[in-house]
Amino acid sequence: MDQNETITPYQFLTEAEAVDARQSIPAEREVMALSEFLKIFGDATRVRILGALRDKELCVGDIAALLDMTPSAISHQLKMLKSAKLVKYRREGKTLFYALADEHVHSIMEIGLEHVRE
Amino acid sequence: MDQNETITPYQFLTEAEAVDARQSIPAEREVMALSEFLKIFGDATRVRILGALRDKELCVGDIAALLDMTPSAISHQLKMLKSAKLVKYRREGKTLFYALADEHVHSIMEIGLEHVRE
DNA sequence: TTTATATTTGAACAGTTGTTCATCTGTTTG
DNA sequence: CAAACAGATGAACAACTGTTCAAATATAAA
Repeated sequence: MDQNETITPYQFLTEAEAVDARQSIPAEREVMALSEFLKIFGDATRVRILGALRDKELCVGDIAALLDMTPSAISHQLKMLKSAKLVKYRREGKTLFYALADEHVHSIMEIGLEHVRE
Repeated sequence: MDQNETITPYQFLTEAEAVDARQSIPAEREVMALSEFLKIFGDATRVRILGALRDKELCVGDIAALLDMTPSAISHQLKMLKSAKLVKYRREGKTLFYALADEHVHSIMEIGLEHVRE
């Protein structure tokens, strides 16, 4: 039998390297949460909404007018943005004002823009 | 006629504010490129692949073995990762070794993980 | 209370996505 | 050359996504 021959499911990785590679993959719970979170940025309408909210909180109707879409469509998207904690909101009478939730959103948009501009 | 009354499609925004808000939305070309780019991160399999490639280049077969998936499924995903420039590759004989393309990928994964861990 | 306004919600539908399976291309070895 | 292997590709199908439309809430004003 060959000196270094061991049966593994891998073509090039040793078992030790496979252990390392596996450890650099985030835990299953994190993989799911991360992909769900980043998925939110993967839609043109949501990117536009996030862009519009960059400097100023806005109500649903005004976002709809800015993007030339129906309040219903915007509301559906805000629901996703809200549940993924990309935006927060406050009520004033009949009106709900939405704003970016935190700096992570800004950072990801900025890095993403850098990438696509290169 | 009221002093400050002007007909606008907006509920709260003045025309000047609407101009500002519209300017903070990236240009249409960038919105599309950015959402297409970030969409790539929005899938658990692709997040796992990117995780596995964090420290070390890997061939298709070994990625498939690590994730317990078929080489075909991995190849389809690598095609997307490649065309969005998240990974690069080099050939060695029959084997193709894939690696992360640049630091943007790392950054977005890190910021995303920070976000979902909070 | 009735009416109007701002937003949300749920069902429905077309369009998109990820995996499988069979097949094909490219490379090395005999 | 043919056989074997690594990976890519295209069609197909179920599962998912975003928008529309109609209807429901919630708040404010009459």
